[in-house]
Amino acid sequence: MFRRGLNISKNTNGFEIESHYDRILQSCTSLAFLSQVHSILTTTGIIKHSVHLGARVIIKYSDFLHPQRARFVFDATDHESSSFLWNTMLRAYANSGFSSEALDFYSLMRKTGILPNNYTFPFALKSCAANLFPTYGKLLHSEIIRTGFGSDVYVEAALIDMYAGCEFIEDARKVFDKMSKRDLVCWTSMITAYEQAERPETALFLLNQMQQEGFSLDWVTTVTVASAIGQLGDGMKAQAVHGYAIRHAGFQDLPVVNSLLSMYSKCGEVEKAEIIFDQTKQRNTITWNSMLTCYTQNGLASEALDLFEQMKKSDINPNHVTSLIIVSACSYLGSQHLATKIHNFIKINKIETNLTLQNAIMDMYAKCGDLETSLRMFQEVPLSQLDVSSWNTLISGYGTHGHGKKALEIFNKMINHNFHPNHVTFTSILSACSHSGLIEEGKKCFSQMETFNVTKEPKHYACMVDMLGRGGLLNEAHEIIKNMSLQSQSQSHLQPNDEVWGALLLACKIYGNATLGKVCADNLLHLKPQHTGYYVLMSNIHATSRNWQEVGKLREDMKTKGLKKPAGLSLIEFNGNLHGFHTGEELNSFTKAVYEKVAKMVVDVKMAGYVPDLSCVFHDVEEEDKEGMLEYHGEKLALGFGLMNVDVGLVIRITKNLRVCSDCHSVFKLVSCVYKRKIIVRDVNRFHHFEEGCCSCNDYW
DNA sequence: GTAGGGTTAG
Repeated sequence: MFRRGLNISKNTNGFEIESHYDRILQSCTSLAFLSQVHSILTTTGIIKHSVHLGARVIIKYSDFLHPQRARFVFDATDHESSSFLWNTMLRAYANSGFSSEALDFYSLMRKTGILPNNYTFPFALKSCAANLFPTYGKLLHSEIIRTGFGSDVYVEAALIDMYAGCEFIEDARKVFDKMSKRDLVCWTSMITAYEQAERPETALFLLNQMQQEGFSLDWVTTVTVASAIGQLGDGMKAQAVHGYAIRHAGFQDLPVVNSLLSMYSKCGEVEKAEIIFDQTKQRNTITWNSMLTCYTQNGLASEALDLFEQMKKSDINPNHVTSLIIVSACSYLGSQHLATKIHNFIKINKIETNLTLQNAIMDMYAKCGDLETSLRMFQEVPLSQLDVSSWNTLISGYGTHGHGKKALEIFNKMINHNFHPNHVTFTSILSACSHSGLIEEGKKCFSQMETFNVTKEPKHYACMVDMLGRGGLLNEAHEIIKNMSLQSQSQSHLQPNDEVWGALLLACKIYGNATLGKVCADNLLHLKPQHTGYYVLMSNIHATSRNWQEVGKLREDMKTKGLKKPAGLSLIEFNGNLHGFHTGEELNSFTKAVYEKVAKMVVDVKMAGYVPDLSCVFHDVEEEDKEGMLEYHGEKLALGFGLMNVDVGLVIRITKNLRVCSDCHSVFKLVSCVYKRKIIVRDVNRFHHFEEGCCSCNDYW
């Protein structure tokens, strides 16, 4: 039983024995070895009388996240005399995430009559925050004042963290302001509190004050500050922090590097994030995940998937967070082949699939056009294990595929099963109603929001405006916005935003209402002067009524502001690969055949009654030229490619990054009839299933 | 002999 090295000679004294085992315990790196040492200490009876070794074993077990075993040690050790062992046990619970056990243990400690001290409170407070237990935290706070530990800097820092963790940021600030002496950790705690509360400006303001008082940032402060700057999305400040980190030693470690990478990612500085990533040779999971997130969040989903392939070849294993990122990248691309591949990867590698990931996978299948698999996954989860997000995913899946009635059915089922709908549920169900033209049902859902105590947000109003607008009820839609304005006098968050006006503008485009369109555009250009989509929509309205002068003015305006129409990109899957087609794709040996196919396709659909819809063309050019330009839309090229390559009998699937234009929409309908092909297009808002000359959206999109 | 602040995903 005794291993070499654990053996000690018979004539060593008690102190030597203790320090001998202490050294062994300190260097212990595996749970198995720890258990062995523990059992020796127990059988020899050494641990029972050595408070010091008992504490050491307790801490070690909690390092391995086994506070239950630590508790056995505590119970078997002589702990009546002092609070030391109690504090150690409390620490074990608090630091290994067993916060409710920690609080129970604290109560036991008080009942036993052990007096808490300056070491006790930080651990107890930490567990309150982890438990979101502000009542208990406040109780502790008064106990701290009563016992006279209210001005211990460690206790005060823990109070700040506790209040901040319970989202009582003003109480945290009160503690901070009352402190007579503040160290760097307290400053950092308070700055972190604001950062976590998504108040980056206040966080940076406090940082400035901290520096004025003579403190400089250490690596922990830097990580927090990087995160705050990421929230702000301020590229200039980002560079300043990066420079600071480069100038200071000890800032090259992964936590700082990862936080800088993520900061640049949130500022949209993909290239700078790439430089950091490439320079970092020793990457951990967070490094990889941050870079993957950077690509995904900045609209570079293909790059994210390429990087994921590299990650699989590296020595770092993808985890459930990686999976979540990749699943979202795939959802963005809309590739069914990839969806299956990624899901298989998750299954084969036995990646821990919590409900969040499960829901994301369901959502991915729905967004890749495979509603059946999404539904099957939903049905496989026992009812008791579903959450609101699971239901939301399903409702939104049916909604985007144009099955509004089915979405309503699921919505009602969810309520009958006593799930409480949230703001996402209502966004999903309202937009489902909108996509299917279910105006009355939509209005009913909108009024139900109060019943379920869900606050109406601008996005919900936007859904209503969209629904009414698409249904041709432009005035009623406009009334909704006016109503919002009235309400916003008392509820400032209800100020009509760009989403609301944008929805009405779109309706004006569909119904050719230039007068109301102008009202929308004026508001939009004021609210979002950099958003090109609104310029394009408004100029389309003017183009429809052949008001080329206004079209010209808008184009001039965009030019002065340096704005460009976003590039349309259509993706089509073939042989497991994605092919991208931009609008106005360059002519080369590969695209030549595609162009020819599209030209032939246009001739064929003209025979079936196609008349080009010239309002979709931005410029004032000769009618014939305009017709020529329409052929170059990315989705038409992708369709041409699909007709050439995808086997007859198989569905042609295309994903587009913008809304599909009305001209392409009519071409797709006719192609589905003339060529007898099923085509599924996912645009930025919804799915279009084209078959036998009709689209599942009933031209309602 | 015991303590405190941090990064990724949604």
